[in-house]
Amino acid sequence: MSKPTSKAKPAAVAGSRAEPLARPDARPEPRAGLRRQPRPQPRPPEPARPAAEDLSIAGVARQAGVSVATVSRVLNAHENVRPATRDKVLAAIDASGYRVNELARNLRTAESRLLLTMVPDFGNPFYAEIVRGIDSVARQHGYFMLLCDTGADAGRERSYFDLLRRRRADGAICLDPATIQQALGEASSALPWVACCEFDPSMGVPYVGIDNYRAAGDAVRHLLARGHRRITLINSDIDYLYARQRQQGYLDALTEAGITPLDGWRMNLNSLDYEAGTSAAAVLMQTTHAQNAAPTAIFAVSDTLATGVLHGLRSIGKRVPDDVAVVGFDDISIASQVDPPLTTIAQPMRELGETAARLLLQRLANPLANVPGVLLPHRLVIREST
Amino acid sequence: MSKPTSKAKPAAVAGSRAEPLARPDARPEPRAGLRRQPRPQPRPPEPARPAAEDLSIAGVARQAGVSVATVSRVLNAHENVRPATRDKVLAAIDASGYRVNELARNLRTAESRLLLTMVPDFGNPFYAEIVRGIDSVARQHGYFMLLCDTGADAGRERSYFDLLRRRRADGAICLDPATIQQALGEASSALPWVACCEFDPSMGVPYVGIDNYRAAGDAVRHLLARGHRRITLINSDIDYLYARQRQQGYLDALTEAGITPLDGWRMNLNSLDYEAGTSAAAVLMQTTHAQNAAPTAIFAVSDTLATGVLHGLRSIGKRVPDDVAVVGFDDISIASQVDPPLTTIAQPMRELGETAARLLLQRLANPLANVPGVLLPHRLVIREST
DNA sequence: GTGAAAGCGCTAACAG
DNA sequence: CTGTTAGCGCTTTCAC
Repeated sequence: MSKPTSKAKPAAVAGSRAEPLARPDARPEPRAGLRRQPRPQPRPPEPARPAAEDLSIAGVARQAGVSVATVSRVLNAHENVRPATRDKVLAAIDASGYRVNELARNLRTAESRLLLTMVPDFGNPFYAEIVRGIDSVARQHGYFMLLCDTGADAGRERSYFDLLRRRRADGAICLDPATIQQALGEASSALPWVACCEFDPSMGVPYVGIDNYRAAGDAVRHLLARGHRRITLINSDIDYLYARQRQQGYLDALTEAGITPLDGWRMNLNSLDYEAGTSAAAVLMQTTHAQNAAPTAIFAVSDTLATGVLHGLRSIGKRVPDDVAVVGFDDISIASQVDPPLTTIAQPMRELGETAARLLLQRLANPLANVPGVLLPHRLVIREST
Repeated sequence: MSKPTSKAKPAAVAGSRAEPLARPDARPEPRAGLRRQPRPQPRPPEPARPAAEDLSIAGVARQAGVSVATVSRVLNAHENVRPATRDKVLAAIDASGYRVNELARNLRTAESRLLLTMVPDFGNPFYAEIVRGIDSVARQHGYFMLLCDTGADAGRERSYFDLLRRRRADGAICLDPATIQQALGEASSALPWVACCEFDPSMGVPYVGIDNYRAAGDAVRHLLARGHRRITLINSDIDYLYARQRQQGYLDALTEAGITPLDGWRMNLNSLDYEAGTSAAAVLMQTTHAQNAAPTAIFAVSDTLATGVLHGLRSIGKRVPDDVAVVGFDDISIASQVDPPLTTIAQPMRELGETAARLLLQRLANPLANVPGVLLPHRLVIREST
């Protein structure tokens, strides 16, 4: 390998400045045996039957007794090929087990046919379902998905984003926090990408999401209707647009009901893990609520959190919904399985992903088209936790 | 677009025979504006300052007053470049915002630096965690991950697998059922791929997994030790190697304890979803167990199933562990959150993925090296469901 | 230490 | 309808 010092700069150039993510080792040894000698070989006396493996379009052409152009035409289903010729070519392909080298094809056509998907955490079932939606639409259109877990880290995100500039991906879908996207957006709003779930409408980037403000309001109003007055909010990191919007929806719904939301009713977590919910619940309930009594309802901005809350409540002996009501968000599949089944705001996860992919594809097809922002409907699902 | 009929055959050739997966539309319109005129242009009078965007190595070379070879050397951290020259090049790169075109690089070096990961269902948290392990190792080595959800479908699997032959991926990690792998293995044991979790030791393909037979035995013996005699098994589709191995482990453990396992104690499900577990539990408990009483313990081969079982039991008024004990498998994060927290067999998911990636990388580096099969340790985690 | 030039395998003018 | 040929942008001999 090369000396570490000598590669520091070039690595940065390649897009990973201050980021050991991409190609940390300058160029790991190329696979041997796949390389050919590049020198002035005046075409070696061709063997009667080529190696079958690692065959090129030229080999097929030779075997079929046609030109490479014709083989290419057959490969790409161009019309202007006489059936007889086509069959000859097809036969040669079948016989040789030839497969098109997409590396070459991609260079020639200047597209990778890869869609980059950046998620903050694909361990979270919420994202998993969205990713599925993306994948299905992408595949339907002949694209594959490059999935990257950014851990909601701006550095990693930036580094992955650079894959677009390096032409490794034709477009990107970003599910990372809006704050992170903004840093990116300024530098590269010209690049073909779309935002999913998290977005800044003013950024000029196509996006799809839901109306988080109204959704949170709906959740709170449901609790209000059930007679709750001391409603707490377990929120995620405020970096997320949805966190800010849901917080506002929560606050406004309370205020409109004539309730003055106390600061102590809100918590911000930097994780959506079950455990985070568990400990948050404990904290929330154990806090001596000064002159106020403990909350009678908890609104958590994610079902994973809410599931953790259920667990936490249980372990300190609180019954749901009798002692405390709980509302979640997302309606991931576990929501209906926990005890008690969770009342939650359902997001159309699959559609969110599908729409994001579609917007991106649209943008790729027509880079100049104006970019819609689309909001999909949410839905309050009432189960037994309230 | 071209006529559908004329592309049927070629599409098959490209690797998707009878499979509408890859490139369904023959060749969607290439992105306009990225192509250049290929004709006899005797080099157009070069502009003082190139378009900044869409710049090639030649442009950088010109701006820096060096040859493309030198730029390439700098890009790849080769030693033989005088510092002064290097700086000139770096400056030109910085100024132009140049990014290497990896499409070209990949063709030249004959590698895609992509690792294909095929999972039966990435909505399952178990796979999600493994995928994470793969991703992290891959990235550490300068590879990215192409994630494909096969839905445990042989056709899709085959079609994805063909990406290797088309050079879109350098290697693959397969988590699909062993039966599916076998169909594949015969045709392509020469291709660089490894098996994870599911494998056939006799196939000559590197693999990583756990000792499912012993693990299942451990689970059953734990139940036995708690005094249970009527222990049922909720298993997945028997296509899966692990399903067969765990079943055998279950049967043998019972037999060794002097118990004759009844056929009615076993169920095979074709889904690992929570709901599948829920309904299985109901069926299992409601079945009039002829001369026998209902089971006192349930061993489910996945935590998702077990979680569903808990839910199902609850809904028919059975208490866990008092009426029925439940053991799961995997130890995904939800396992400790449900009520009661699940006793389960922990699999080292992250390590499973990391090891798979490492084996693959190893195989890529040295295609001839002998291929180890590695079994990682499992662990019985006792919680409150037993 | 640097440059010239030959391709990697494919697609798409263009010419017949 | 088919063939010839010029690149896509890069890496890598080989020569200086």
